[in-house]
Amino acid sequence: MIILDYKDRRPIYEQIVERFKGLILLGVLKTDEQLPSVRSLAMELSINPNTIQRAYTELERLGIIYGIKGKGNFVAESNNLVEVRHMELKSCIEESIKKSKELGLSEEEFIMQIKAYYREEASDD
Amino acid sequence: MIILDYKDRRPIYEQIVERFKGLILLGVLKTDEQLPSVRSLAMELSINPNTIQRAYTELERLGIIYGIKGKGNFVAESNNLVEVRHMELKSCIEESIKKSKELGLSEEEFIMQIKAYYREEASDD
Amino acid sequence: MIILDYKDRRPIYEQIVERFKGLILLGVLKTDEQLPSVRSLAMELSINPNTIQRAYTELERLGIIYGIKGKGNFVAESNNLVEVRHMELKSCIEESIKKSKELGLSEEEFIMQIKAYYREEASDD
Amino acid sequence: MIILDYKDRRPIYEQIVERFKGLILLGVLKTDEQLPSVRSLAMELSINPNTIQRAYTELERLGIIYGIKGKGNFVAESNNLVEVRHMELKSCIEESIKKSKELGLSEEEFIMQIKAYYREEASDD
DNA sequence: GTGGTCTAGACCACC
DNA sequence: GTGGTCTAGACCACG
Repeated sequence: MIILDYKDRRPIYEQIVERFKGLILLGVLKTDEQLPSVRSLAMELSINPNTIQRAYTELERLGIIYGIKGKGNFVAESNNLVEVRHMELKSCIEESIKKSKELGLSEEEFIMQIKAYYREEASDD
Repeated sequence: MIILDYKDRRPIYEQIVERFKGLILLGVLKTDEQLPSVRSLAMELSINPNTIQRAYTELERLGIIYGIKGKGNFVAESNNLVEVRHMELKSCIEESIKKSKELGLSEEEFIMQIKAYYREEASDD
Repeated sequence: MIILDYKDRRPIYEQIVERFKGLILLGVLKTDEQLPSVRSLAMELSINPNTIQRAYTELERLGIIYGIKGKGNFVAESNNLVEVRHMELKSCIEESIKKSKELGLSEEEFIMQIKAYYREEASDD
Repeated sequence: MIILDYKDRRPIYEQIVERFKGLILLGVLKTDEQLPSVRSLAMELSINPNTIQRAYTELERLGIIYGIKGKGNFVAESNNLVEVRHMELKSCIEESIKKSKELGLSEEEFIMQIKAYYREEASDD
């Protein structure tokens, strides 16, 4: 369910947060569904429970999951997540636009390029 | 010429590297033009000369500038900066596409959104 | 494991980089093996941790090792070190040839000399 | 007569020293022949006279040239230079041998490679 | 005055 | 405990 990349420059806990965000958005994990316990997931990934705890704390801070003492962690109503993701998408697009402008690309050329990458990904599937 | 954002998560030296990349790409700094000296820029930004030094070392490693001991640092000629930037743009766009897919956006919807952000930026100018 | 030569004109961090290159090439340090921590090696050599850090950063940039925050630095797998080393050897030989020509040595005389140095080193073992 | 490479990492004065060593060894400059004056060479190369002076001082220290106050600098008996060059050649070869050993090359393979580079240079002429 | 290197010591993020 | 970044201040090589 979760795959870690130790050579990735991002910290482990962030990779986990990111992975859960994806799973919830894609509907693999649904509202009020229980997440793996901190200890079991730590065992499964052979990492320190503190790292899992930190990821869950972060997800809770974002309002994406909620924890009940003595029971576990559960997926929250997904409204927050969609909003968060939209903000991320926006800044991601804005950075792309900035870079394309530096390279002297017009809006049309930029969109052409995006369409090209779309087709490229489609052929990978 | 250089503006630092202390709230930014990225290290200062990386912000400086990024800023100079942009200035050179935009043609503000031209081939063989001299960059500010390590010390003077450090004074101007009120940061430690070592931090500037590190940024310059990184830019030299990338082949974007060259330094001459006792003289200063200068913009290198026809570097591979454009190519590097295109790769950066590609991965930036791919991340945007990935996020848009997670949000269930179709290609058309995604491109609509990009056009919207383009107009938004235009109105900021 | 590491020996520093303070009389050497090359900076300390470069000597360390060079030493690790050799150790990895010779198979003393194997893929995924952990390098000494920045602090411990700094203590052992009685130099500043920053100097070790710089050497490790350089090795990581070359793709020879990889670092994980909070865990340590490790030897990367099947890196391009051999190729890099071959290029270094080539330029080193070319410089030797150039110098031998300036001294008026023929190819045969040059090779004779190399064989002599080989025997000399053999007798040192 | 002298060509400077500002992008070369070696300091200017060292490039000049190296160039004169070569010219003398090749017989272009003969024993007791006068070198260009500090000021005229500095003018010709558009660099600081101090830099020329430093190069000449270094050459004098090596016993390769000698200076007479009020008259100029002259090429010394070339014995010293040949010896110096032989030492340089030796350390250059030794470094090559060290690197070839790290790469696991036998003496025969190493010499084969040198012959190959010799032929390569011959074809460049 | 220029860049290059190093030390000492600190703080942060991460595990 | 680990590595990553930054500051302050120093010394050297170069022009």
